[in-house]
Amino acid sequence: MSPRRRDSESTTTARAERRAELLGTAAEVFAARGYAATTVREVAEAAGMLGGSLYYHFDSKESIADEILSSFLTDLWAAYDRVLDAGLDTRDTFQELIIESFRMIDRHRPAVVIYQNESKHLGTNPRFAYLLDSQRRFREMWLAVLDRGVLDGTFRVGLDTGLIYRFLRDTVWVAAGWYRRDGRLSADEIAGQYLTMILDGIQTT
Amino acid sequence: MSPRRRDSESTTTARAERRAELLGTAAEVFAARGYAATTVREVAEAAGMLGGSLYYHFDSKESIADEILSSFLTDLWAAYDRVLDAGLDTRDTFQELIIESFRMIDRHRPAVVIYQNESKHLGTNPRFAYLLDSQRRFREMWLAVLDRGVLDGTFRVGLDTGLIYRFLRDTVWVAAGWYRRDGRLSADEIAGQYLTMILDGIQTT
Amino acid sequence: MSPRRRDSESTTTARAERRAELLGTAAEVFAARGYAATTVREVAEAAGMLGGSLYYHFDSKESIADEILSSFLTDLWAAYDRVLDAGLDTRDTFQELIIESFRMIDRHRPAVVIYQNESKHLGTNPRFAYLLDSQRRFREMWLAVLDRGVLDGTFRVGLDTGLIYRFLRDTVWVAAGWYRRDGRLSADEIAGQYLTMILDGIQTT
Amino acid sequence: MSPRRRDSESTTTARAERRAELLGTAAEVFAARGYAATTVREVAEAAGMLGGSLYYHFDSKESIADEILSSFLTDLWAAYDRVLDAGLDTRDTFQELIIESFRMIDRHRPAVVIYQNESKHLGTNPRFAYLLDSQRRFREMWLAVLDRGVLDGTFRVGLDTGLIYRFLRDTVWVAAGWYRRDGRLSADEIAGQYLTMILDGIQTT
DNA sequence: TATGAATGAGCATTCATTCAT
DNA sequence: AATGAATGAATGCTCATTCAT
Repeated sequence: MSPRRRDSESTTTARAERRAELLGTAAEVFAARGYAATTVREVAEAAGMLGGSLYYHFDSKESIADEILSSFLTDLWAAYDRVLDAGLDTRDTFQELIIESFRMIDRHRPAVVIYQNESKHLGTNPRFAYLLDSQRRFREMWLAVLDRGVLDGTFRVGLDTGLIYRFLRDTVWVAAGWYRRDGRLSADEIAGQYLTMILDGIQTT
Repeated sequence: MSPRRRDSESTTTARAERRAELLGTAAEVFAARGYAATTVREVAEAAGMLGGSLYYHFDSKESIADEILSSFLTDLWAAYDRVLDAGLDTRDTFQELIIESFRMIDRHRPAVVIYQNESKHLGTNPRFAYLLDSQRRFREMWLAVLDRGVLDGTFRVGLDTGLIYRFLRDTVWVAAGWYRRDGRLSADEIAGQYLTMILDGIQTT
Repeated sequence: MSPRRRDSESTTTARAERRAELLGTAAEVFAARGYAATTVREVAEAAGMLGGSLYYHFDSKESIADEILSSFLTDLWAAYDRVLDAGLDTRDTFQELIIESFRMIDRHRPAVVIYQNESKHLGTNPRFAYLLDSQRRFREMWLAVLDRGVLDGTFRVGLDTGLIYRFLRDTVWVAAGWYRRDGRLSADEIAGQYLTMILDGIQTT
Repeated sequence: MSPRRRDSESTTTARAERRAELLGTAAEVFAARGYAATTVREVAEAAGMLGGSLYYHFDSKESIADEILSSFLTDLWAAYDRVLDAGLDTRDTFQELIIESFRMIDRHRPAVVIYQNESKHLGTNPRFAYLLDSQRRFREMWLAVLDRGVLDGTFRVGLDTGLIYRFLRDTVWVAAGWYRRDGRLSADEIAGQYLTMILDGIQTT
């Protein structure tokens, strides 16, 4: 009985590990080729199995994308919420949010690429409504920070925060397209350069 | 002058106009749904015809995308070259390139979206090799401007120009995703805000 | 009035001539590329017009093939009947039928090619039932000649006339595939060589 | 020997058998309806499956034809080469080549029909260039035999070997159009009748 | 007479998915 | 857990045909 239970335990763990492994592989492939352009066969092949075999682990291609994206977003908002709840001043909140964003790119690079490229398209599917919710929340968060910064004198008066928000949104995630873990700069260093550019400008003063 | 010639002319013109119209429609749909995810039937429907009818006007789905993208790039580089050949100083060159980029978004919005989203994928097709050439040229152009600016004191010393270039590239084009001709701000006004942000930063000094 | 009538007359004639011209062109193209593989556009283009324009002259692609084939068969059977009704002995009947066949190839080469290649396929269509009728008549004619020849001592006893008939049928028409009017040998010369081969064999005696 | 290997073997064999079965069916259908006129759905239906399912086994319609034709030609030339390398005199060489040809029709009837009907059209496709190569070799082989026969006195002087070759080529293969394995005459018997006709003529001497 | 634009059915092919083994 | 064979809907594309001009 006890060996049985242990088997069962280790099997459950092994299964979870296999799933995670497959999700990682799938995310990599979806990010590289695009979700729609990637065939289930390609994902399976990258995982060393045949097309049909993936269906033992997942219900559908869609549910693979679902798991990739939702686990990324869960992680992302946990990190953002930690920053927002820390009671920092506007400038530090801004900086920490940017830094956490680049750390997310470091930890979930393929998921971020998929999120960036496919949100608009997938969002029309009820199953992925949470993508649009997340984008709405993201917008509210940044607008709140920017608006607060204008009010409290952290940011320039006359700033079009709606516009700045859009640039922030795009620039932050788009970095997932070229970021490499083994690249010249760490995620934190990139965040630093980015913050300098955004906060102080690239021009000499 | 003879009626014959005029007939022929007007026919040729009508045909060219129809083509341009169809290309505009196709660009709109490709931009909205993604090139791969868009079916020829959808493009045709948006143009008020049936799938097969498009093939009277174009050889293939690919050739539609080709025409959209290559005419955009021709226009783009003509504008960039005008700026580069004008003998402006670094700061003005930088500003004018940014301004022209936003004007391009105004004139070729759907084409820019397609360029932004599909270049990587389409570029593997020899027919679209010019997309990669354009990206290479784009990179060289911006790096040259940024490096010159660092040398001549226009831009901060210590700037990672490789990194800044990436942010520039992405932010400029990504605006095509939300820009509306009838929006609150004109292309030139957006360029102005963008330049302030990039050059002077969003922080009070 | 009289000029009017003459116009009308000459128009009618011109029309008939145009039809014949178009049929000739179509036959040429069908023979070269195969009926099914030839598009109406290709036929039209070979005639110097656009696809749709052919439909002013003909009801359908099928009716073009119909006219080509039926006019060939009419001509063919007129010639065969002349031979059969001439009261010749078996050997001369045989020879004349072969000679007429090669003359038909000379006069209707493309039609013969189409007949040879497409009969089986087209024959399933009720409109082209006459093709199968013709083949039946053809078979009866040759079997009658061969059987009579065996009986009257013209041809070898022990000949499997059913088999010989098949070889005759195939070899005669198949020559349309390579015959050229401006070739080294005339139709009559080819018929002569063919007759020697069939009647006397190629072996020295 | 191990169960594993045997499993693998039997799977491989089963697969090869299924392929062969499907190729046979496809050949039958292509021969009956013509390659171009046959739809993939028709082939699939004849094999008891749906159109798309064929693509699990083959890359394309073209590759099905390719496999059918190339395996026939491989077999054909192996047989011809055996005859040519046997050091026979002209007459026996001639006879054996004819006999082998009819045996080929017996073994590869549908493939021969396809070869006969589609070579010209398919040959323009680089993938099927070997069809034209085969025809060239075939021509050289027969001309060599015929010319040698005229020189060594086996065949009549004054024979137009170019012409005779053409008749030979066509008559031999065209028999595939009507040959039935369960017919009145065996392939060897048909070859015998054919040889009598060609060598000695059908006329009494 | 002929053109040019469009139709709509049909084709080869792809691919997510199913399921017996 | 994974395989291999098959499904069936959808896709890009072709082509005979129509019809207003």
